[in-house]
Amino acid sequence: MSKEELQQVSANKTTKKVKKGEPLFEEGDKLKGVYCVREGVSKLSKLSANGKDQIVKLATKGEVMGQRSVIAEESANLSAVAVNDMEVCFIPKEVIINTLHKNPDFTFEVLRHMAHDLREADDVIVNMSQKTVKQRIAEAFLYLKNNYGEDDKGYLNLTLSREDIANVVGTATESCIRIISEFKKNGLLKSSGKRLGIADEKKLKDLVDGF
Amino acid sequence: MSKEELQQVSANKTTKKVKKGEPLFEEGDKLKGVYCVREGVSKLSKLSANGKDQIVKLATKGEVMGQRSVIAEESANLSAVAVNDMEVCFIPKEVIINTLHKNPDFTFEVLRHMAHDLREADDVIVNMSQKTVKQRIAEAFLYLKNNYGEDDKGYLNLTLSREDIANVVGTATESCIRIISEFKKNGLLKSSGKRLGIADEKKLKDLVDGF
DNA sequence: AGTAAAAGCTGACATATATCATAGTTTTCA
DNA sequence: TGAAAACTATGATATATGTCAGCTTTTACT
Repeated sequence: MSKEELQQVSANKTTKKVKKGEPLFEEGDKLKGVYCVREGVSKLSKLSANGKDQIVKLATKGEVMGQRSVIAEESANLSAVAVNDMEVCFIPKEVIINTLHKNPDFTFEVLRHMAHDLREADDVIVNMSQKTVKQRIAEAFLYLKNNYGEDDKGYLNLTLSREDIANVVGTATESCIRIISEFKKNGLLKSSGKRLGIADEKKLKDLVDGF
Repeated sequence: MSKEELQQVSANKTTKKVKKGEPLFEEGDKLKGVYCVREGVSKLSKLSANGKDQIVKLATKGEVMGQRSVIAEESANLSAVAVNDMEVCFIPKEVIINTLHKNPDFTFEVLRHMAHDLREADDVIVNMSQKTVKQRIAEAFLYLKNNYGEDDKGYLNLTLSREDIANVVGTATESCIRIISEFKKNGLLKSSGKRLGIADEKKLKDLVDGF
């Protein structure tokens, strides 16, 4: 983006704090702009007919939420809820649309980014339909480690409730709890208080790959 | 697109015939351009670790394949195989990239289109993880009717093999066959020779919605 | 036309996963 | 601080779906 554009965006953005558990927006809302995560993590989920939430994506620092709806001029397809205390900045849609029309390079970059998201979505579809729950849970933990890291003792920086993990992999909470217990028993995961960590990354990876 | 751009694209496109069952490109290929469907239908699928193909999308007349890979400069994430005899035209990637950089309106349109695809992909993720195989098969038939239509007797214009349907909904071929038989027995579907048709749309819809 | 290959079908059985019930544990907050 | 609420855990049981095996019908090919 050019200097002026950056200035225009900066001038129009407002910062907002969102507490753990609070929604940023809900499925069906007509969004007036996009949200950029400055601090914390948000879950993007959709309620299914059977009453369960399916978490489609986790958004962290630097990631943008709501751009899909703003660009396609559709109402929000997903709900965004804070997983922990967050700080987000809001950018009105007019500013986004305006910039998109004025700056082809910016548009192209957004396009590339979305092309990449689409690839990831396709991969998720394949995982959901072809992998077992056990494999998907193992994969979720590897994802958490790769994207949010672990502390010096090897415990994950981002702690999700069992229910959230279940909603990420699309299974019942009880099944999720059982499998995590089994992983701990078999030395794939370790725990300290409520924190979880990966104890044997290789075994987890092998499990994901079907061994 | 401007007149000159359209002319440039036309001048560079080549037409190709692809027979039923033949591939247009394979997962992992580095695509030299995009394919636009002029006639016939193609399935876009990905091979999973357990050796099964997951069909992620069906592309028909007017739809473009491979643009995601070309735009993100990644190798193809999916394989494209002709479901019936096809005619496609090929447009070299330089032409696409060139046009994207020169024509912001075109880029914006592509972006909107991709935003829409992404929404659909999110919906598929939710369906895959929250609906039963029976519901997904019912949904697949409604999809086929809505997108490809039916003849004057009420039989679907697009006939997919049981295996292909199984690969769309992510289930075993045998399970798919059993459920289709059951649907016929219960008057939800009807058949004539190898053609299938929807006999009771309302019941199918109710089933999808969980009744 | 005749044969091989692919597609469709069905039964028996194994197993992964959901559901329901109950209880212990931790967190929240008035 | 103490009670209520949320979260974690585990057993018993039901059910959906996958797997394997054999068989019939249809399609493709020379």
